[in-house]
Parts: sequence; C-alpha cells; structure tokens
Amino acid sequence: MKPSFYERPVVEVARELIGCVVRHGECAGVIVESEAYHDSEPACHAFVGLTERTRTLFGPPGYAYVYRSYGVHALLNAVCEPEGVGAAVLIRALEPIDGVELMRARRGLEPIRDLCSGPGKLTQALGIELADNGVDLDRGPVTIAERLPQWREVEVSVDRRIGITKAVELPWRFCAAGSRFLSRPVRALTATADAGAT
DNA sequence: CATGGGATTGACT
DNA sequence: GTCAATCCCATGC
Repeated sequence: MKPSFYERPVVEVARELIGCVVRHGECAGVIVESEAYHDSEPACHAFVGLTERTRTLFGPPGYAYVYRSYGVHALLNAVCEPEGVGAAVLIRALEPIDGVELMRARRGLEPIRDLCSGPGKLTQALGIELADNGVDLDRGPVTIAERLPQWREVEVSVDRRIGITKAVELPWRFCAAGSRFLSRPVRALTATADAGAT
C-alpha cells in the first residue's frame, strides 16, 4: 500500500495489516500475526532516539525496516506514522499462498505450517535479507498489498507482545483469530481472578 | 576499542 | 522444559 496507509497510529496499522499480502519474488503470504512498536515505549528500537540503526524507523512511512535479530535472523517491519516518529509494525507470521515449494527449499522443511510461523522463519522463506532495509513497500522488491476478498472481514485477536522484556503489558500483538499459522497461540488477555486455571 | 544484550529458532534433556 | 548460536549495535571506558 501507499505511504498514507502507514502514516497513522502504529497500533491501528498493525491491526489492519492482518489479512494483507506480503510478496517477494514468487513467494507470498497473508499476514496472520503482527506487533506494533513505538518510540514512546522501551521495547522499541527507536526508544534510544535517532541513531544509525534507527534511521529507517524515524524515516517516512511505508518503507521496510529490516534488522538482524540474535545475530541469526532478519526481521521484517513496516515503518509507520509521520516522518520523525520512530514506529513500525513487526510482521510475525504469514499463511503461505504463493511459491510454497521455494519456501520449502529455503527453509529445508516440508510442513506448510512451519514455513512462515515466526518472524525469522518468514524472512528466510521469502528470501528477505538485511539488504532489503529501506525498501519501498509499495514498489518492492518486498511489497505489502491490500487484503484479498476472503480476508476483508477477518476477526482479529489481541495479545501481549512476544519475546520482549520491557513494556510487556501492552496489548500490541494482533492475530488472525483461529489461524493455524501463528508463531505461538494467543493467550487469554483478560486477567480476571479465575482466568489462569492451568 | 571492549563489552553486553537482544522484537529467535531449533536441538536437546 | 532448557540452552547455545551468532552478529549487529549502543554504550562506556
């Protein structure tokens, strides 16, 4: 989509990206899980301010922010909010729709559920690398396009973000309800007194 | 320049 | 359930 789609509150964009299509070359998948990050909260890389690393995050909306996680994986984000605000949506899981055989080859795995069910897995499956940092998400080579008809009324579940140690309480993770392609199940958010019966 | 810490994954107990 | 791999980057001396 065009920059205007992303030039809004990042939490709003994260929710609306569920059902949209990420494409790179012949491989594509529907976004079934996303998380919002904003420079006002410490889990966001942009919390430290403008540095070489966060230059893309503070740049104009509608571009890819790709960084290396744990020295191993590339993680894909969509930069949001007006230029000067450091905010982005982390793409955490896809339901594969195109190029599945190439995804299998890149991942070295067969089960379709395991191809893109995590932020590091989906970049490996689609061949997205650090060099894609700063790419225009409307023009490519990595693109995000609007929802397919069957995804226009997808139900979205809300949860806390995964894998962080700061600002853990924010309900900024969004998932396609009931999807089998999530990185992890959605946990019950409501903390009524009896909720944790495991 | 040295150090410490990850928006993770896959293998192993 | 636990844990190492591995490298980029921000911070501090």
